[in-house]
Amino acid sequence: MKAAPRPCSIADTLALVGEKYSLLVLREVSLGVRRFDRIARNTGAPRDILTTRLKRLVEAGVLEKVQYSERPPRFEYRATAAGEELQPVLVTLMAWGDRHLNADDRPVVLEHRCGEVLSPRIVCAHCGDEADRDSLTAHVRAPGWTTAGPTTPREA
Amino acid sequence: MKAAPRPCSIADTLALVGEKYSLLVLREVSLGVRRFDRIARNTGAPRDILTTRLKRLVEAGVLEKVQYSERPPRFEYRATAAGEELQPVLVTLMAWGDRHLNADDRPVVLEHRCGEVLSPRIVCAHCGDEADRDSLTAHVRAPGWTTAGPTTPREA
DNA sequence: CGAATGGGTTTGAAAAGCCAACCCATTGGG
DNA sequence: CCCAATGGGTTGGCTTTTCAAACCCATTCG
Repeated sequence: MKAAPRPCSIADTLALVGEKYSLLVLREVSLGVRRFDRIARNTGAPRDILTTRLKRLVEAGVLEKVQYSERPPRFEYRATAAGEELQPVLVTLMAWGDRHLNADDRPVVLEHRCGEVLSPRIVCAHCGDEADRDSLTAHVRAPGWTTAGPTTPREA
Repeated sequence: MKAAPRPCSIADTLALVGEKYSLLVLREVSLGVRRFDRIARNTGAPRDILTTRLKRLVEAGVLEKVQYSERPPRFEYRATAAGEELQPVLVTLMAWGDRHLNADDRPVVLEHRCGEVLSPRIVCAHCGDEADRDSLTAHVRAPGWTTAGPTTPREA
């Protein structure tokens, strides 16, 4: 046995979209930038890397490649429903950076329908109350994996 | 000029915590797993890589290294306030994976104080209404950068 | 005494990243 | 007609990272 790491949806998600540039590609697509050339420049990704990232994101089902011209054949990339559902990840990443890295000069601002600049807050969809550290308890379902404690988690 | 990529808090945040394993380290720390050995096994990170990641996360101010024993000197890693504020990122990543990758068997479940399993929802802190794609408008403050459109964004 | 724990560092090979150059088809301008 | 630009890539060759496994050191446990 090679001592598998903790089974976890965070790890699984990052295995799909956690490589360098992948989330920046998603950002561009969700800003309406859908073409190879422009995505390459806006993200800073080398073109060959971008090719492999796009391929992976399409395979993963978060983007789809759509032909918008025959003769010459040209394609653009669009977020699927699953891809759009990654927006909360982008929003929370941006909020953290705005607060801790660019507090005095936010490069991009999200305006909410209510007219205010968005301060995202995470709430429980059931009760509507805030879901922060203190209001959450993690339950690890996988056998042999606890949250902490001195017990040996897997191997012999 | 080498055509700088779009200035963006998402990119800036990922530059700090976007490398492989970094967010998994944060996950472990926020689950209460604070020691080198156990973090290494639970994340699957090679030990040398873990060393460099931890160093970077400490420099970035999201973790702090705390000595819990002299003779022999032993250390543990704790989340700073800034580090704890990354939890929304972990929560949204996990929610996406739970929904799209592990729908029938979530490895970890977060229970909210209200007693229900957490379905995180992002709302506007001002008005309290949901903040999804359709209720948000991006305003790019940096000059020369639009959200889309055919205009050339930076270079000559 | 010998093994285990804890926190790393070292080594050498494999993989990934990166840049610049190239390719092909079509459109647009002089 | 010819030349450059646009769009969407691929290729070559070098540099950087990653990785697994081994090693190191101090202390404690049996």
